[in-house]
Amino acid sequence: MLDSVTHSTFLSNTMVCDPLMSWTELFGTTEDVYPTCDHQTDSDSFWTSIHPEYWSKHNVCEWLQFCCDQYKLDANCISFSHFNINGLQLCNMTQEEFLDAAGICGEYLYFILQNIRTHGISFFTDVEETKPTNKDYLQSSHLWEFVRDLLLSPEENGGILEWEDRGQGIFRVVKSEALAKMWGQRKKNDRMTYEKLSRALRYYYKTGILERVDRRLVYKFGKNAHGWQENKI
DNA sequence: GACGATTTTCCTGTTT
DNA sequence: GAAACAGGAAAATCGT
Repeated sequence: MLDSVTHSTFLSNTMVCDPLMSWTELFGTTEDVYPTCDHQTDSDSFWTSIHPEYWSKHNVCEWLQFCCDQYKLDANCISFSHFNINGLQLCNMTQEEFLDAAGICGEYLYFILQNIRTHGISFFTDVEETKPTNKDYLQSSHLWEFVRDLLLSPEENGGILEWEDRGQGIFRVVKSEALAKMWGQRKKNDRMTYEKLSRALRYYYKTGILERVDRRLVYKFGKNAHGWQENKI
């Protein structure tokens, strides 16, 4: 049964739907047909109580809409026709397919989805208080904390960042523009570029948050950065 | 409103 | 030549 939900199923949806169709054009108003929950107030209990694989088509779309609302993402960048699929199909999407479908919001949404899938938590779930959490990832106000928290979620960060030497706090920016886009989404600034982001990172050399590493796209946490050490988080 | 910290924007020059 | 780095300068933003 699971085999029936395949890559081709996902692609077939893209062929029968206009990629630019809006949410309501494609799905109508969910309130009309489907019982709804108050995702704004009961978001966590709903989205984490049911594994994404068991979401209905409308759950998938409600989740997308909810994320757009919650994180102030631009829903116009999402091709909702590509998401006329159920949860199992959603989970079977490759990262590439997901990013194609979700546009510039893709990295961010993929990160959230992987969190729910693998940990059963969403960004709005309180988890262990002693280590940086996905909640912190959303709420940390500083760039270096944003970078740190992305690094602490290696399975979900979409390969944007990776450790070169975890013990030394050395990491590499793998997808520079994707990182900039993600930071831009976070700051609601669609003009963010890696050039600007890297300038902000270089200011951290002065304050000891980062230390210079003479290699391209490689940075190192400095003595004044905290929370990145494996045994101290 | 002033102030400081942080980030953004723009820039020129250098390095890889 | 392109991408990334380095860092000055000024402006913007935000919290206090």
